[in-house]
Amino acid sequence: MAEKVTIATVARRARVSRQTVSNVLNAPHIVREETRRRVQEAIDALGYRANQAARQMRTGRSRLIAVRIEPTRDGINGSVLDRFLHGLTETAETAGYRIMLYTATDVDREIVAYDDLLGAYDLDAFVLTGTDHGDPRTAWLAGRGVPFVTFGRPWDAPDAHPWVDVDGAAGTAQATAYLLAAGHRRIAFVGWPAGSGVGDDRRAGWHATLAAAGVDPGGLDRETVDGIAEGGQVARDLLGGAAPPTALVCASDSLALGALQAVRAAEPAVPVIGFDDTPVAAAIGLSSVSQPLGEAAARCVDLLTAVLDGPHRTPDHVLLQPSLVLRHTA
Amino acid sequence: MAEKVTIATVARRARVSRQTVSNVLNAPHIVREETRRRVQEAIDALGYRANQAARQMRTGRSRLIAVRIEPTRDGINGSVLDRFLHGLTETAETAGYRIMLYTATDVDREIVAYDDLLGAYDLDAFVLTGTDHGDPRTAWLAGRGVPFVTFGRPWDAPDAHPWVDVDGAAGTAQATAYLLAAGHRRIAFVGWPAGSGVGDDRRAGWHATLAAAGVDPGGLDRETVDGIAEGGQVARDLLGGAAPPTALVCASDSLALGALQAVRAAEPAVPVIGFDDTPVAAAIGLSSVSQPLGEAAARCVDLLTAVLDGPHRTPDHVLLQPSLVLRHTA
DNA sequence: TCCTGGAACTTGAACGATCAAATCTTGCCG
DNA sequence: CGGCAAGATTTGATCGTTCAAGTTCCAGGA
Repeated sequence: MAEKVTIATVARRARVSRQTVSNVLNAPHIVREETRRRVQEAIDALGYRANQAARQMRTGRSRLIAVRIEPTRDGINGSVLDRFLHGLTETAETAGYRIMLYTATDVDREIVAYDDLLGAYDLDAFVLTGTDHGDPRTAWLAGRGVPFVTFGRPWDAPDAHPWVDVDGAAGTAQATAYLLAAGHRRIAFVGWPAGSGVGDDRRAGWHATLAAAGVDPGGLDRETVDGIAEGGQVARDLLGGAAPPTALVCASDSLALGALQAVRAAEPAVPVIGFDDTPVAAAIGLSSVSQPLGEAAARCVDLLTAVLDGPHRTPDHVLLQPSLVLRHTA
Repeated sequence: MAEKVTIATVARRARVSRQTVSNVLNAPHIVREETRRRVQEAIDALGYRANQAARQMRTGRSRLIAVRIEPTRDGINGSVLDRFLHGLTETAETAGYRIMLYTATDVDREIVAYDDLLGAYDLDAFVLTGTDHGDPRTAWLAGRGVPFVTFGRPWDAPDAHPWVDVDGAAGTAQATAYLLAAGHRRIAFVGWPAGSGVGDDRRAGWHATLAAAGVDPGGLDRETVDGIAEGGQVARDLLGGAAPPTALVCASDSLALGALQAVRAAEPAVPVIGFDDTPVAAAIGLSSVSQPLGEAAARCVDLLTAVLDGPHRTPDHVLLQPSLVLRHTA
């Protein structure tokens, strides 16, 4: 078993003091070039790696970022988190941070979890996903001065804290515009009940695009909770109405999948476009609006490191554009 | 901002020494009951939480478990990791451990990552997923004496290290038995090329069940790399053959999905059963063999804590039974 | 009475890094 | 050639915990 190699081991070998080795690592510019090289050689030769625990004890910084991993709800939309997490881990690594996971079943327990994590591990920051109106978590974190970024806009106050989000309205707008260009005029929207930030945003893109084209969306806007069965129900209802739509834009792949089953028999074909570009969409050939999750994750890390490594900045934010992935269904 | 509350703060308040507080936390049995209660009250009142970094520096143990998060390959099978990760995080939390993520693009880089993680964070253990024949990672870890569990059997040496796995053969056996009971005799297997442990195992369950029922599997065993298109190709080939199968058992949901599209027009209907019970299967009503991922994750943590907290044990292992989830396609 | 032994608790040292302040070098100017 | 500031390096203290080696107290036996 190899001896434990500490900063003192390196110092002895390079014939300098501990502090100089520390400086080579943390403030290379104050070390003379020749010394720096000598120390670096010793570090490489010994395979030295700074012990995070010791560093953390002195600096109070852990280089750890916490992310909540949610139970796979629907199954379909769960995979979004999966890709986001991978992106986060990858970008964080290159920035010298690591991702730690935690779970929480509800918001209150999540705040308890923050307390635990901060107390025990001195976490540097949190990444929150899926924020909604009046989220108590952001208030708690902000109140404690804990750095965090949300993936998802703070729907109440745009500048409350750093965030990264994907422009959902632009996504549904793209989908709607595509259908308009294909000659459709009666384009329905199968969305979630009004009140959720994300859902309202996606609806707005559809609505605004129709309005801009001078098309009347009257009677083609539907609300239902997320789910395959629900999507099918709403689609059947629309198609059986007095003036049925000739195309459908949906707020999620779950809804789109249900809708797809409902329109299958329709003639001429009724195009359906989903949202999130989940594996299910890819598998069955459903056209869908794709979120740049890897990019979003990278931006989250960027914003955090800016706050952590740099001086205090004003809250910054990033709004990314989604892209329409066309497959068989549109 | 609240003052930092350390073990010394608690000690002062409870009028005992630091060490006694430490003992209350780590070895309660050597502390007098009345003292223990007094200290516990101080801990609760102050909201004290042991600083992991300091503890780790002294004990060399971090209470951190590392798991690799893979890039979402196929998209379909990726969601398996998602559910497994959630289970791991949850069980680990209750056992007082946390999950840390890392990425690696190939095996060599993964071993470099081990080195980094062990050097910098003193990781207590690793959970590896998807091991295969002659996996160099397990050899490296075992050689260093680093505790680890694999989710997936070591196909070469059954007792090389602790592992948890799901009995794939039992899964395909269940699927095959179900189809036999439904009256089918020509049941084909759409599997992966021979050589992979997991793939061979799943094939074996199908083969053994047919053999036990005195049914000849001749000409109904197919091999192809994983993928939707590949599954469709193989299914079309089978159905167009001289003595076409009346039912299909597949090694994955990806293959099953492709097969499903190929058999759609067939009359009478050809049942298709997939493997992994991914969200895609649930979404489109594909019958599939479901792995108890939460249970598997919990067992992984169990095995690790047994190694970490207890004395050295002989490598232990757990083989879990999957279950057949019947939907529309069978 | 004195000693022994064990239970209950306390004290100093150490883990490995960084901070802050002290010390040694060097170069430059008057 | 002295003085002095800036640059380079070293030294001692410290973060919060646990280990190892004390100390105190008290019961029980000879």
